[in-house]
Amino acid sequence: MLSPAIENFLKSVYELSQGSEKDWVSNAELAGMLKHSAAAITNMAKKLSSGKHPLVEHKPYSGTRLSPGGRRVALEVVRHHRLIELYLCEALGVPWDQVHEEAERLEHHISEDLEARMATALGHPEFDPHGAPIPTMDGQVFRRNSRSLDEVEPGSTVEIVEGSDHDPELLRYLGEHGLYPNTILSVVAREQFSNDLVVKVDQKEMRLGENATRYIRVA
Amino acid sequence: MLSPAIENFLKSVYELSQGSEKDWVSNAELAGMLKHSAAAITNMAKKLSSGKHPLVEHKPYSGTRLSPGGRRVALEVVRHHRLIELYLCEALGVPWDQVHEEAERLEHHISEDLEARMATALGHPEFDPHGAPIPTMDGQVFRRNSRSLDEVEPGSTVEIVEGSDHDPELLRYLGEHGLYPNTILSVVAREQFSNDLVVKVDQKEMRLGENATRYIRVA
DNA sequence: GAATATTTTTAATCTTGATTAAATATAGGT
DNA sequence: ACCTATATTTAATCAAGATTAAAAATATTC
Repeated sequence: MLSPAIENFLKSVYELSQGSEKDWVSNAELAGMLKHSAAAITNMAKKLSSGKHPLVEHKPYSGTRLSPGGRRVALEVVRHHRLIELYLCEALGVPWDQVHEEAERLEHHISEDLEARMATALGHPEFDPHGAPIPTMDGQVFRRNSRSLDEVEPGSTVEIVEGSDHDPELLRYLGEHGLYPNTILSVVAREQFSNDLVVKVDQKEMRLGENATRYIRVA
Repeated sequence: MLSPAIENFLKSVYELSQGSEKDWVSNAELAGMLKHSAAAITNMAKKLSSGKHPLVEHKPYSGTRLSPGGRRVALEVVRHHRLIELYLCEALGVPWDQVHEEAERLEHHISEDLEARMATALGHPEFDPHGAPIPTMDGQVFRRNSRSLDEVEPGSTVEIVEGSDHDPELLRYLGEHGLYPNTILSVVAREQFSNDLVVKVDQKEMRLGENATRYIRVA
């Protein structure tokens, strides 16, 4: 069994490489995401890139990327995380701004059997409560193409695909305004100097700051 | 937050002191239950008995017992464990011989909020799938008085109160024979030399070895 | 392209929670 | 009461996963 420290490392490499469409991830990015020192990242990268079945490749001073085996592990952890998030929402009514933190711990401790039972109970869902795709057991990820809401030109009508799950504050705000995945939204105008967006959801107009629009992905 | 190592230590002190009706627990008993060396037990006992709010008392060469604070923590962990066991059985259909192992890991990682939601979903249950009482949030434990099935005299009719959850093998065996908590059972005879018991459950007679009867508690 | 700034790695160290082996205390039997 | 067996503690050590500070490599800027 791999330790939580290792699973988190691999998950971070995966998530950061997703964000930027490049598979090499810098030391600094990993240190930032994992909230560890840069030295800790180097240590872990060296450790995981050596041995019989390396989980990552590590080019010194250049970066880290997942090996096929490391990707498998990362997707398993992400699958756990997102299934747990959805399960907590659906089955136990945990507010969607709290499920991330809970899943962050539990993802390392559920068995494959329990994972399978949750997936069955939920009807083998494809997306978590924030709209992120749940990887399948054989490692497929159905990613919908989307762009950030802050780059949408006024006049367009779009559908919310996904909201970042890392900031509970933001999630509470989105929830209060009905900004869930699959919600239809039209961009009315962009404010002159602030980058704020005026949007219309379900007949109601509201103004969203850049801190919100940057973390909402739409299609 | 207390580490899993500490939580497990306190839980073991609690469980061993329950078993023997004495609150002092020996080093060897703890080493056996936690599957650690005796030295590891001494270290942990010393660590937890020092500091501002000690969780245990430790009398060198004599034993360890819980402080009121340590008892609170132990009961919290036991509550988590038993609620999780029941939740997995009831809500997700995990076989009762597998829930212990799963709960053993998850008990250290659920929030108080999630604990409360599980308790609500289950209707604030009093007993886990093996018949063990689930401590209340304020630390009360409803213990039913019971004795081991292997000390019951032939001719008696008794009710199963609890089965040990530590051996999946035994639990599977009990499940196959319908020997669940609350089941009524009559002891027909005791075999001459083996200590095996002939019992009748739901019209069917069966013979139970000492390895089973010793771990079944009845009233 | 040299000087400086930034990033990464190395080296030494820390903490937690374990181990084994040796020393010491307690308990039992005659 | 003494000798022995058993249990416990001490001491030294280990491994994992972190840290800080210094050294080294890479990037940036003029």
